[in-house]
Amino acid sequence: MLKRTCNCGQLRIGDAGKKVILSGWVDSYRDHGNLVFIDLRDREGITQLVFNPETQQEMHKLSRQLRCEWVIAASGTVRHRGEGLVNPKLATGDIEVLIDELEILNSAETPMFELQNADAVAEETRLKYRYLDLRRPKMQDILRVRHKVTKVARDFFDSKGFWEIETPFLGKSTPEGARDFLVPSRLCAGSFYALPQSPQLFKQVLMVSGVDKYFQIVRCFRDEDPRADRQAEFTQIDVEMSFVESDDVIKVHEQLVAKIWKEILGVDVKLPIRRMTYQQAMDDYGNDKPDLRFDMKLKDISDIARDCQFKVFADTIQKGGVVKGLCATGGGVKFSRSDIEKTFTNVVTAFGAKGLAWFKVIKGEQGGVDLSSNLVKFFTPEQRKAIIEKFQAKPDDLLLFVADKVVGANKALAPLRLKVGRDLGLIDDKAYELLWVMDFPLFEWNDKENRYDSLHHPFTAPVPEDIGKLDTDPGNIRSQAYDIVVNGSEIGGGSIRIHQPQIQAKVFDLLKITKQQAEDRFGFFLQALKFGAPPHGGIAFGLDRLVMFLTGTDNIRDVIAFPKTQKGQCLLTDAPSSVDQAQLDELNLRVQSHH
RNA sequence: GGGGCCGUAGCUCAAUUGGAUAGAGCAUCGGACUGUCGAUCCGAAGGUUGAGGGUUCGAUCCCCUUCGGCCUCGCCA
Repeated sequence: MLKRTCNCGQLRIGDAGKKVILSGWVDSYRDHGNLVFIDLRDREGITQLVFNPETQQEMHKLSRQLRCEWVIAASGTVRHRGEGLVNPKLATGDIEVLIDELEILNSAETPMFELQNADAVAEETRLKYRYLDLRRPKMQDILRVRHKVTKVARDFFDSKGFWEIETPFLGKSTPEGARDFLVPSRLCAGSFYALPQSPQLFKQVLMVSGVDKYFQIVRCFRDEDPRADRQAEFTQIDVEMSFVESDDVIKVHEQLVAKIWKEILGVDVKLPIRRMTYQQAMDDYGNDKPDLRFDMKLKDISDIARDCQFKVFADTIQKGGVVKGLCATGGGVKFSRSDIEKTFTNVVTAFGAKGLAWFKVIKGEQGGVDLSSNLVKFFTPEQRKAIIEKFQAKPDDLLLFVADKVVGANKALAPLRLKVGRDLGLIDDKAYELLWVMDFPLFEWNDKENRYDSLHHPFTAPVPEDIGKLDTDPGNIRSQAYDIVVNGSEIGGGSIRIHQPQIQAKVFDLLKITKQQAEDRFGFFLQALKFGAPPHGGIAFGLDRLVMFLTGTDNIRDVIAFPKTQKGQCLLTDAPSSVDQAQLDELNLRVQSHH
C-alpha cells in the first residue's frame, strides 16, 4: 500500500517540485477524456490530482474508473497550476499533484446523498448514513472543535491541580429530578441501577475524600423528551473544589471560558465577566438567562395601570398580578397589525398569557408624544404620559404588554422580547455576551405538592446571612448558586454545597423529604458529611451546548457524533431494540404489552 | 400526554378543482471531450406517491387508522 507522506490540506506553492503520496476519498472527479481531475479529500482538506495520458497512460486509464467516495492512495509531483488556473476556494488551490501511481484501496457504492449538498438533505437520511454525513468538512470541523474544547479543558484543569476521576455509570435511582434510565441487575434479581443524571453526590464525596480538586468530562442521562438543544444523553464538564466560596469557583471558570473562547474563536473575553442577580434578570428580562446582545428591558407599569379603566389590567393588578411590557423601538412602523395581533400574540399565548395589549407611540399635540390603539380610551392623558416616560418611548415605537401573575407575565414576555429583538434586527450574530447570574432563590414554592422545591438541587448552600430564614422565611432565602449564560442560553451552572449535616437535614425537611426517605436515598452521603466534609462547591458546563455556540449551530444533534432522534432512537444502529427471551429470563424481567 | 409542520425517483422539489402514461434539477449508467474545479455536451435508465383501509367511474390530492422525522408546550432536582 502506498503510505501517505502528507495530508490533503497542507501542500502550498512552496512545495512545488516535491514527490508526495496522498490518500483519501474521491470528493469529485472531472473526466475530460484525456485529462482527468480528482479532488481528493481527507479531514484536513482537498487537493487536486491530475492524471495525464501523456505522462502516465496506464494510471490515466485506471483513474477514469474512480467515482465519488472511492478510497485511493496516489503518488506524484507537486506543481504550480498554470496562470489563471488557481482555485481560490481551496487552501491548496495554488497547486496540484501530477500523479504517476494510483492505488485503489476501496471502491464505494453510490452515496445515498451528495455530500456537497448535504445541508439540504433530510436529517433522517443523514443520521441513517451518519458515516457519510460525518465525512463532510462542516461536520468534521465540529468534531474537531469538540475535541479541542475537551483538550483545552483537560490541559487547563491539569495546570490548576485538578484530577480527572471517573464515577460510576451504574448508580442508585433517586425519584427527584429528571426521570432515570434504569438498568436491571442480573445478580440482584428485581433490582435496578440508574444511569447518572449527573455525578453530583460522587463528586461531593470525593471532596470529603480529600481529593480537593476534581473534574470529569462525563456522560449524563436524563430520560426526558429531547429538544433542539437537549438530548437524553449529554456530556458535562463536571468540577468540584474544596475550601472555596462562590467567588473562587467563578474566577477559575471564567478563566477556562476565556481560554476556550480564545483558542477556538480567537476572541478575547474581557474578565471579569459581568454579574447580575437572579432578581435583576427576572425583573429586566423575564428569565434567568437573559440575552444581553440587545437591551430592551421589560418594565412593570402596574403602578400606572392600577387605576386605568381597562378592566383586564386593573383586575389583574387587583388580584395581585402585574402589567409588564416592553418597548420595540421603531416597531410602530416596522410591524403590521397582523404581526402584532397574530404573530406576537401567538408567542405570548403559547407561553400561557391570555393576550397581548399594544400601543403605538405617535406624535401628540403641541410637539408632544401620545399613544394610539384601541385601548387608548381607557387611559387618561396623564397615564399615557407616564407609560411613555417609563419606557422613554419615541414616536414610531411599539409598546407591548402582558397582564398576569408576575411569573406568568415573565414567562410570556421573555420569549416575546427575543422574537421582537430578532425581528428588529437588534441581535448581532457575531457577538458573545457572557454573564453570571447570581443569588438564585434556594427554593421555589410547589403549589401542587404543598411544599418547597429546590431551584438548583437539594445540596445547594444558602448564603450565610440567610441561614436564619430556614426557620422563618424559606421562600426568601438566596442560594450560593451561579449560572453562566451566553447569548441567552445557560452553558453552565453550579453552587457552593451544604457541608454541615444539620443544615442539610433542615433543607430536606423543607423539601418534605422525611428522615427515612433521606436515609434511603442519600444515607451514604449524609453519613459522609459527618466525617469531616470540607466546605466545597463546584460547577458543571454543558459541553454539547458549549460546542453549539462555538460552531454556530442551533441543533444539538450536529455536535454529537451519533445522536438520537426525538423518539430516542439511533437511526444508524436502530437502538433501542427488542431482546431475546433468554436475556429477559436472565434478568428476571417480563415485558408487558400496552392495552 | 397536548399543539404545529412534514413524508412523491438515490437526493432536493413540482404535479391546476379529484382526471389521461406522476415531471424537473442533481446523482447514477452509456457516449463525446486536453485545464477543469458544483466541468460541459448528447443519450438512457430510474416510482409500492411512508404503510393500511375508506369515499369515488377515477385519489399524490378528500376521510380514517398507523409508522417515521422535525419544532414546541408539559417535562428537564
